[in-house]
Amino acid sequence: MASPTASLADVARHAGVSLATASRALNDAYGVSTATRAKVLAAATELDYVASPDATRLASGATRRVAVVVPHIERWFFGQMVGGLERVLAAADLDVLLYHVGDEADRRDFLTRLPARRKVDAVIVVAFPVDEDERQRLELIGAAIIAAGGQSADYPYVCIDDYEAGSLAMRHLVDLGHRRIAMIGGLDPDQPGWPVVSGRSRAYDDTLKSVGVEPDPRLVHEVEWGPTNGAAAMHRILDANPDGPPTAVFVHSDELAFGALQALRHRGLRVPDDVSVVSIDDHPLAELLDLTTVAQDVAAQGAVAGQMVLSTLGDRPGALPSGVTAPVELRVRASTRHT
Amino acid sequence: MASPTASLADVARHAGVSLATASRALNDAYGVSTATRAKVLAAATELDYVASPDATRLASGATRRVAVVVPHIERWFFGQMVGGLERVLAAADLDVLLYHVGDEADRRDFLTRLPARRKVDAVIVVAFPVDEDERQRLELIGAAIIAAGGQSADYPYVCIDDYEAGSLAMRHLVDLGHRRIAMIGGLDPDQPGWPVVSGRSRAYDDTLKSVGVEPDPRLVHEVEWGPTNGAAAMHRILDANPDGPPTAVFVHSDELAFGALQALRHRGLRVPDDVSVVSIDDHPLAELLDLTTVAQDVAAQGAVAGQMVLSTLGDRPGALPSGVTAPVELRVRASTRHT
DNA sequence: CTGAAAGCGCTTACAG
DNA sequence: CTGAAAGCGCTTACAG
Repeated sequence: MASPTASLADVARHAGVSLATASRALNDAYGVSTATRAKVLAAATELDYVASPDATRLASGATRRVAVVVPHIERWFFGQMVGGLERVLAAADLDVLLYHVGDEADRRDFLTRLPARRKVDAVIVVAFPVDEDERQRLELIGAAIIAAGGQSADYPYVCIDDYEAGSLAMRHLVDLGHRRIAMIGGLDPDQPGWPVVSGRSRAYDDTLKSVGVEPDPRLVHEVEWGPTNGAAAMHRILDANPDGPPTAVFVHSDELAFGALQALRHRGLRVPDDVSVVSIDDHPLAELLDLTTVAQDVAAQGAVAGQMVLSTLGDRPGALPSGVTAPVELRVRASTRHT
Repeated sequence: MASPTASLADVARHAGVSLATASRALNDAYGVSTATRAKVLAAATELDYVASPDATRLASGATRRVAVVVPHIERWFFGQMVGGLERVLAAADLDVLLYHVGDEADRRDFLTRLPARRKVDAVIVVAFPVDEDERQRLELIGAAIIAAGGQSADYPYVCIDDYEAGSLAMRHLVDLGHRRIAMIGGLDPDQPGWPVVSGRSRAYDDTLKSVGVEPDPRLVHEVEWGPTNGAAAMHRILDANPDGPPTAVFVHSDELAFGALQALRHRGLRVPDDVSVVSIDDHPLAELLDLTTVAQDVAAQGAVAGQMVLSTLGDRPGALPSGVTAPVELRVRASTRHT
């Protein structure tokens, strides 16, 4: 207990071997006799030896570090993703550096500055775009980049097909006979043009058109993601349609839908009797609120992204796929019914 | 763009100065002429230089790394905490290593093994206990330990007073005239005896006794934390009391309460007309569900824990408090009413 | 203000 | 199987 940090040299001395041998024994490399290895291990244990990761990395060149960059760790989607990611990365003995970046300027700054460069072997960006220029810089610098929960430029990704998810939701409503359908879209002011949104919105438009309905702008409202904003959007839509509410509403995410449900309740409208509600995610509370939704397994996507990192680092046999589309599935509950 | 990783030596050569001077200029230490500094900076920029963090740490001895250890990153409470933490740590230019540890064995393993030792300056444990023995080991090894969201052995902490939170909730019910009050308690099988639970439970007992009511075991049920388990607990309690439901229920957390609300609804009981519900947290959805709750600001607690880390690292003037008790506040909404 | 040199704690060819 | 030595890329007294 004397020395808080015994060094390899201490261990070697204690075991009566050279530095080189001690190092080999500890890393169980080939070419160390069983007896010697045992001696070294015993010395290490007794001295409470722990290798200095910095020295190891400096000497070996390996980094074994990956950056996980998220814009909103406090939101359900991101927590799930990070959880899934961390599990496989930690299992492979990689350190996970968590970076929380806010707005676009923050991200640019982050991607341009030091941290992402020589510090990590890979950076996983969770649900935000990296432009081609930045991607190239990172690549030049030796860091692989992987996108989880949304793709943008040309690098490996894992995410759901938003158009598919939106179509499942919309198709469900249309099949139930709905034609006057509103939409509450999610929107991130910090990432204009993020494809998640447009995929879901296109599905809305296309599905309506497929049944001969022209989308009505008064039935559509977009608000910032986050659990509390759906209510305001719902109110806005209701206010914009004094001639009567839509018979159904397609919401871009469950968290937004929770707010919409509240708004409807407060306006005296019953779900699903007066208006049906369907959204995307299958947040744990969706079940509690009997919300029909298109489910995605975000933690699983995180795990896949983690595997991709292992592939790029060569830790894992198997080619790196250029992209993985995660499955989605309609979960019908009590918030939707036929007209 | 040629060399993906220019070294300090490259920069020095390019600028026509020595290694030492280049280093000083880059770290804007004293004793470098403006002209020299400019030359070095220009060279660094041109070469796209980024210091090797490993080498810097090895040479300087500083680690600037802190481990954040959480048992359930995917839960609301933990996401909030990590978000708050990350923000202040990142601002101080500390790297945040995220470790997700599951059950007790996992944690023991983690705390005993390498990662926590020479790799980090501090470890922040989020809402789980570290025993005195482990704490001493970490201290010996030079890593400070700080508890966020619950204290246990003798190290700095930040958390709410669970007894106070529980008392606010219970007092509210009692003041509304309730006497037949049920309780749904949270429980983590991986951390038996966690004080959060007992503080809230003691408040339940004491408040009841203070109005002359003897706690009735048939009105109490404990379930694992997590959004979906509250419903089962509520059903259990209802089943155990065929003579009629309690007039109110105190739930240990909002997520649990969401389930309880669903169960009550499914049993045809109206909230608050038939039974009042109060819980703890002020989860964003609590507002949407009109749930009366005792609010705590978890992200703020995370920020405080981050400051504590800065204090221990000497980055911040001001003594390290031995503990901070975060405020709680009763938020009355529509899920409670007088009997 | 600037430089030469030692050292941080490991790993890894290169010899034996 | 084992050791001596160079090197990873920085920082920091110590001289000048």
